[in-house]
Amino acid sequence: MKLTTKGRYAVLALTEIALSESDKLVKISQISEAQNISSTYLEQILSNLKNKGFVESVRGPNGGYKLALKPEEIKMAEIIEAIEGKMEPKGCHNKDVSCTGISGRCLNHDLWDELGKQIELFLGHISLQDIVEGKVLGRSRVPLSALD
Amino acid sequence: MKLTTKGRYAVLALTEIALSESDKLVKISQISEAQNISSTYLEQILSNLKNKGFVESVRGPNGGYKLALKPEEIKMAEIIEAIEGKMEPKGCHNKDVSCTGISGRCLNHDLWDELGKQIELFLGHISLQDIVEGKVLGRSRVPLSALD
DNA sequence: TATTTCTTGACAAAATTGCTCAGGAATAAT
DNA sequence: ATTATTCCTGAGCAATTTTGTCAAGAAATA
Repeated sequence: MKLTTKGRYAVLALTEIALSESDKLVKISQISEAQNISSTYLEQILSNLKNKGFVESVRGPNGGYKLALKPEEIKMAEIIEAIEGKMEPKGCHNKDVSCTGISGRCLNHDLWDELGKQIELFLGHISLQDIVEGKVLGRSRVPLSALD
Repeated sequence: MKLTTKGRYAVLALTEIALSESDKLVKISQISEAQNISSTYLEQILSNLKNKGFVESVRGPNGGYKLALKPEEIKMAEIIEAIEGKMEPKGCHNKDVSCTGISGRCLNHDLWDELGKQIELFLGHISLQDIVEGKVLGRSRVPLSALD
């Protein structure tokens, strides 16, 4: 599993862009100053976000970035995955070899699979619009009970 | 946020111990061979698990480890937290300084807080007993909808 | 033409991970 | 007592990942 500054900066940058008036271009320097993040580092991240289709860019004076999609169409899971890669906690050690201890089969594999799924479900339901409107707190949920 | 091999090995080791007959001691070498994990690395992890009160140990020939608690009393969140520390995705960059971009206040903070809460809720409801019985798959859940 | 802004790729310091290794201490079997 | 077995502890280290910096360039505008 992975969640580094790069992923968080990506969300932060997109939030800044989403908050500006629509179709108004936001410069890297603005985001950099507003959030106190290295502008050269942001360049990499935004370039990546552009290639993945989240933003569009305009060069030259008064250039900058704007969203390529509507804020409600951009889900957190997509951003993180684009920047950090699939967010799946890795399973057991020797999944191909044997995965058999005393246990017979690897019971832990299920745990990390299901955790990965839970994370993706969560982030997949939070949109950039939700972030902008502050509708995030209190949305996490207790898992289903074990079936008997 | 952090979830490394150390945490996964800890769950793996506890699972092996839980699967052995109760009160029968499980040696590091057994776990090491069963799961193909470095035994010296496991020593560190089990020593840590012992200090945190999950297992008891007996030295000398025929020594080994056994659970100090009932499998249903050991939750995944506790194991991971004991080994890796609090599993909270870090918030925004300058939470103490300003945290204010165009946004006025840091809207992203809520996201990582809530994700951390979701992960803890999930892992806090899965017990070692659930793992042993294979009752993990299908328990993840879609988050609550945004309130209007 | 000069300035601004994005674009790209290489590089590097620092931190983290995932171990190994060396030695020691307790226990039990002989 | 001696020896073998097992847990215990801390130091250290190589590889990888993270978190950037830097340099050079391309496009757009004034």
